[in-house]
Amino acid sequence: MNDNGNNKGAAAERLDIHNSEIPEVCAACEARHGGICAALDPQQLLALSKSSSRHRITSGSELVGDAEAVDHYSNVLSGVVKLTKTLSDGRQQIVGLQFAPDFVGRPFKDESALNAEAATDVALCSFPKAALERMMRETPGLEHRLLRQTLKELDEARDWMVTLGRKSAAEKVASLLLLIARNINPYGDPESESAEFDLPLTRADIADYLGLTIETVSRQLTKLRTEGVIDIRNNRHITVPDLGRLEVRSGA
Amino acid sequence: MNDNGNNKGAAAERLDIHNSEIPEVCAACEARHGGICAALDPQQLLALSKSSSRHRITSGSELVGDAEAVDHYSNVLSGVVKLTKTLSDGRQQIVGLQFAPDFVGRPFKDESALNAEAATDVALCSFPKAALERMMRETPGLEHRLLRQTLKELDEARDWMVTLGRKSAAEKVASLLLLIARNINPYGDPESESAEFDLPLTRADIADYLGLTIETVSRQLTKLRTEGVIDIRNNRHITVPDLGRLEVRSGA
DNA sequence: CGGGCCCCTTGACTTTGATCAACAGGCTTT
DNA sequence: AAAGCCTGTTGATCAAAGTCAAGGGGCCCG
Repeated sequence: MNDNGNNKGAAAERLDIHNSEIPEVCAACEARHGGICAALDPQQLLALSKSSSRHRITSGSELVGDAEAVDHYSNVLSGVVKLTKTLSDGRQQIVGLQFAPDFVGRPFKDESALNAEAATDVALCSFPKAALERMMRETPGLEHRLLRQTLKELDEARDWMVTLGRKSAAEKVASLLLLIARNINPYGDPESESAEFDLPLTRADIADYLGLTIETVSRQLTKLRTEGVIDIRNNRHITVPDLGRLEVRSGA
Repeated sequence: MNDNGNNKGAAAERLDIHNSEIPEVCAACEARHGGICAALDPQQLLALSKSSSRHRITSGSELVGDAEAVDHYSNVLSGVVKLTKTLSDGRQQIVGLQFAPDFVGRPFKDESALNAEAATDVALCSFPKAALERMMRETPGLEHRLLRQTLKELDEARDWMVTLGRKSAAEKVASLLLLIARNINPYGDPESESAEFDLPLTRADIADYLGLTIETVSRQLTKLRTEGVIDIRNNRHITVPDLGRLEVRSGA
């Protein structure tokens, strides 16, 4: 996360926070300064906001189907989106989780190579593929933003490859809890010793993200609970009194 | 690989193949039209080539160390570079293979989060980080190229996550052979039914890429050989008479 | 209220791949 | 040529995770 070269730009971009030309929908937007929108000037933001639409999607519904034509991109405003791939015989793997204010969509490709599905209830800000791509041609800064987000996702994917390829089931489960603790509350204190959150994933989702079965996930969660590393309430609500202890379990 | 929006640009870029202003070293370069160089005009190519240097690196030597300051980027001209990550207790995972004319380096970060090592003897064209980043600010097309390459790598990483998380040892080995068959000979006929190549990886490397042990890799290769799906000579030279049959074994 | 779903947990048993160990072939070094 | 090393193969055994099966608790809906 030591992503340099960003600081100079960030200061300049943030100046326009008081600029009255900013579209009303964007002014209050959580993703305004985090997603790709931060690269746009007020005028462009206005243009994009005109063709954008906000909507809420309920848990389990599909944003983009595999091998489906993609005609729009979205920013995640709240909730969690899971990106999945499925083998022909039905085996499934989650290949990424998108938290606010991440971007969902694969530029320069007409059809998706994966499935994007709401893991929780999700709020989105969507805009047509064509509008964004036109703006990308006009605004190098936008492509720059997208490159940074893509590089970040690539770093995350590669980190996860280590988890999938080389960690034990116990370490995988601990790694996932740590990942969620660090991402689910975007404005939480990253230095905090403890964490508390609702799991955005079912046991089946967790299994699909970790390359395990639901039974193994369940057993490992139970083990972490009985050993006092985490507390679980109502199957979904997790308390981590000591993130350091969880990190040790994650095998990092 | 249905990567649209590229065709129009590619035709224009290729016009300058007869342009005499192209630096001599670039004119004969294999990566000239495949790597990021394709986005540069002759003048920029000349500027970059002045600070670039070509060298050969022997198998096993390190290009970039983990947590090491990165001061240059490279294009792979020939050979295979493996990108690895290592857990604190020594467990290792290969998170990517770079074939010619891929790019090695992580823009916008001062230090590498992974280790880049020559899997075979490798020829590189390297240039200072600063030179490329300056050029990126001046040339949006360069950032565009880099975005495409990064998106491609992200797609590949996610495909591999499915292999690591959900495939059996037998399917993993078949998947790797298929991957190499498709990448090692960049100008080979992608539609060909058969393939023949030297494995660029040792059994230990293969194990690290697949999240297996060398014994399991060896057993699965033996099984593929006894079943006639592949032929192996001198441990390294592989013949695949029917790629379709191998693909079936890969679980795709 | 009762029935039927989900979602999750737990237990008993099986399978896959890891571990431990021995050895063969090719190379270099002496 | 012998010794040593590296890479890879093969066999025997073991452990981790998968599979199969049963059941509990919450929730919706008739």
